[in-house]
Amino acid sequence: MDNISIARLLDETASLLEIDSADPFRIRSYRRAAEAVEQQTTQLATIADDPKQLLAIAGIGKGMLANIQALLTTGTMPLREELLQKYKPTMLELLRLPGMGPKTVALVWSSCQVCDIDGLEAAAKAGHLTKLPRMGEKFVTKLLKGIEDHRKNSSRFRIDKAQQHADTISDLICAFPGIDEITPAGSLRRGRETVGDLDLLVTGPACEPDVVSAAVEHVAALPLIDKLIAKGQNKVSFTLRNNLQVDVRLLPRASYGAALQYFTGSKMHNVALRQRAIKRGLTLSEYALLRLEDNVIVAAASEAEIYNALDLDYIPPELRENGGELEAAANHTLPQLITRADIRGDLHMHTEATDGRDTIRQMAEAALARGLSYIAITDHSKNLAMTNGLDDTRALAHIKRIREVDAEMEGKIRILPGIEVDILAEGALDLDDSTLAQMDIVVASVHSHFNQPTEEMTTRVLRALENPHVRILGHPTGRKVLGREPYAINVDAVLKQAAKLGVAVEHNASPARADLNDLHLRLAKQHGCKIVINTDAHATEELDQMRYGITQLRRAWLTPADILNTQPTAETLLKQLRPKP
DNA sequence: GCCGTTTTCGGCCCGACTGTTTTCAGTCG
Repeated sequence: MDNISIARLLDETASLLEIDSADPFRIRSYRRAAEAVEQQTTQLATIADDPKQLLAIAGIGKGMLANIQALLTTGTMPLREELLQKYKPTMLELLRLPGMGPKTVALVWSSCQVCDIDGLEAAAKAGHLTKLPRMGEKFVTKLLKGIEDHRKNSSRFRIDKAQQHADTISDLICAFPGIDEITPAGSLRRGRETVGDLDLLVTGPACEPDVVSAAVEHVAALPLIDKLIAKGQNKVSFTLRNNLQVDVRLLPRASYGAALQYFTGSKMHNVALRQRAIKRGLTLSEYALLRLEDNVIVAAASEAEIYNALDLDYIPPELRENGGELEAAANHTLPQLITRADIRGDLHMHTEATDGRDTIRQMAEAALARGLSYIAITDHSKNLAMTNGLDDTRALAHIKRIREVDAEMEGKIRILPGIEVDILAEGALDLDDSTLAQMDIVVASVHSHFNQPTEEMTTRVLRALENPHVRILGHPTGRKVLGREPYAINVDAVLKQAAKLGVAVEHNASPARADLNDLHLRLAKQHGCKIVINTDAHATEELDQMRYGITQLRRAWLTPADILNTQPTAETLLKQLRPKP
């Protein structure tokens, strides 16, 4: 059983305990343990017989240790089984409906024997629910609509799509006079790969309490609103046509920092932060950090003030997951996280020669405009026929052209000749070694034949790494992001082998093609892998997707020193890569 | 169920909103 499954079972147990009206603090312990397990880079299954290592994880104590060991050996645990005697697993689905919390789920179960969505819908339509306490017409109407929405669309949105919506809406809100600043908070600000909804925090003179109502009206009347959900004193909630929910909050400047801190989360980070505040005789809310004894404001206008008042260094949003960042901030040992400006080159991109849209020259100029010092052109090889992949003859002609354009750029930016070769069965590559020998950058990637067994795929990649011309492993995990089917591969083995052979592993910055997540990246660092970050751009504007990849590196606590293409020049970079044979 | 710079026992985060209420429980972020 892997960590994700353990975490899911612990979290489900927490939900079942809630339905069972158990001690809220016990419930929290299960949730906290689930989050902690999810954040581990080492698989718990591999350290199950060493209790010390498990107990060292914050949030895992004696009881949780026993639970985890039971899960690993039997696939379940006594408490979970006990609860499932009383309740049904489908009741967990009910908790996802708006307005349905643990108490209500327990109520409909005990009074109507309803345990799933279909049953709940039927009971609501038959009028059984209005007989229950605290349930009236309004509740039932909202519930039926909630069920409809849930069936239609219960998915999350990829970060780049959410960012685009955030940008569009921000521009529209900014048109109102007296708005200075709009910041997306929540998981978008923390850089999660997907977001459930959009939180936009707005401030400026127009947001002061005495005048804010006009700005609220402006927001509530935005043309792109599909359904207006709520309009309060300083908050507007609505959905877009694609069902993305947007919460806009208009806040006075004086408490903007507290609000930003609060609405950025994560929830667990905030809980831990408030516990810290209490220990210092303070209390933290979305309005301010206050002294408990006399309610005097200690900090509110900026996040930095708040963290500093709690004896912490400023914590970047990407680290706010309650994964050790508070301890590091207290000890002044937070890493100097990598920024976009640290990236000097991009070693994976395509041109019109295969499935890209723009020319070598256009890609180079676009990269130059974005401040890069070097790039590699790595078009596809022949096995990817659908991309018009290059055979040996065309590949050699292409790098000749790349060298010409490199000369035309007169040293303003270096363009390295490269190729993205396809890994075939048995780990063979689809171009001759003599061709690869001409390339500075050889990215070897698994593209097709995704449905092979894990062992076969892993063997393939491990063999391909042995080809001495391969300098970068592309798509190292083939991971699933919102719907794209992954290919199964033993990531741990592949990363270890890449580290041993000195092959760099690629973090694909594009959210659509992201292969490594923050946990994979931490694992790669642990194994001593060389790591590069590339956009895999198929058009000039896709070079901007570097920002999303950087966010993932930051979430993994990585610094410029952990990434190869922070090297200042193409020459120093090439020295860091596996030496050419 | 976890945890310890007041504690191995007694704590454990905060406020708004909603629908249904004559004072609040439950949900949500």
